[in-house]
Amino acid sequence: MKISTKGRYGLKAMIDIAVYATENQTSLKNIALRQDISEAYLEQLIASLKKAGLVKSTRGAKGGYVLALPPEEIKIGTVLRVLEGSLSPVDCQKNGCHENCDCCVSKTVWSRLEESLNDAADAITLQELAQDYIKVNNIQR
Amino acid sequence: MKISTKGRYGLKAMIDIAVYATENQTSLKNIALRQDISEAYLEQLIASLKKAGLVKSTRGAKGGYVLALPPEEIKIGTVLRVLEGSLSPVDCQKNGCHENCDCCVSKTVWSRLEESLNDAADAITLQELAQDYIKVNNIQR
DNA sequence: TTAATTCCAACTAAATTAGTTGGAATTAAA
DNA sequence: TTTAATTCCAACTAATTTAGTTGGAATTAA
Repeated sequence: MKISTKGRYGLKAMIDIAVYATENQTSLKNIALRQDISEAYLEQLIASLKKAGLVKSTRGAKGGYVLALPPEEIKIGTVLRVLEGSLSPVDCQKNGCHENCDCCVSKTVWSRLEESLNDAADAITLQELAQDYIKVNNIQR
Repeated sequence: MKISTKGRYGLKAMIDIAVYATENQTSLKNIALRQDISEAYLEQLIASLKKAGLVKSTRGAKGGYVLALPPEEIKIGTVLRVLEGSLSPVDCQKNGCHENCDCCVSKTVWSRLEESLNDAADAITLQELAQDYIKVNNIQR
């Protein structure tokens, strides 16, 4: 029941973009350096975030990434669902799913857990985390 | 962010024991058969449940398992924490943990997620799931 | 034209999860 | 007192997923 590096690194990257790409876009390279993440790996994660419409890119020299929305409109739940696939604690889309499959009697458990995770994550915005980051790391703007 | 087979199978086994080990204990073999789980694998999971004091065993012929507590006193959160290690979405016990590690600025996210998971899972008892199981599977007693 | 960048697909390595094997110890019942 | 059914234990292997790498094409500012 762990968030993988996709979720962890991807969220860090979103915070980084929120903090550093205010005037200008910021490059993958710089995000990776500041956040201490493998550049090539992070590239994959940012690709998902882009596909999901959370960040925008410009290509070529001086290119980079910016948030596609104001940070107060980006819920952490949205970010994590994009990166992790979903926050559902089980996959049960079998069409032959009957009453004794893993998910069925315990379905009430999994759906309540998922709902509570979604609610908790959707109650936090990127704005809040970016502000914490600025404070904690004493960033001048 | 998935519950593994440990959590899924282990919870099924707990429900099975709650349902079938009322008068007599029920054997690993029968639990595994009814729940369609590898017997040898389930053995490992039940060992954790036993170690955690959730089930009791008797050895030898006609031996088997029973719940160590009444099912209304067993929270699903307890069962899942035993089987999955914890419901925390991250491991961050590094002692050199500083402000830019994966967990720190996002710490508020992970701790809120963990809390909401624990609360949701602790609000459900084994009793409830066992009753659902009996109903859904039309079990005569 | 060059250097810096995003974008893309396929590959490899590492770690975790899932499951197996073999056998010792215990106990009820024939 | 033997046998069969069972729990208990430790180590091994297989499968899957996660994490990360590689190589290069396309784009663009300077």
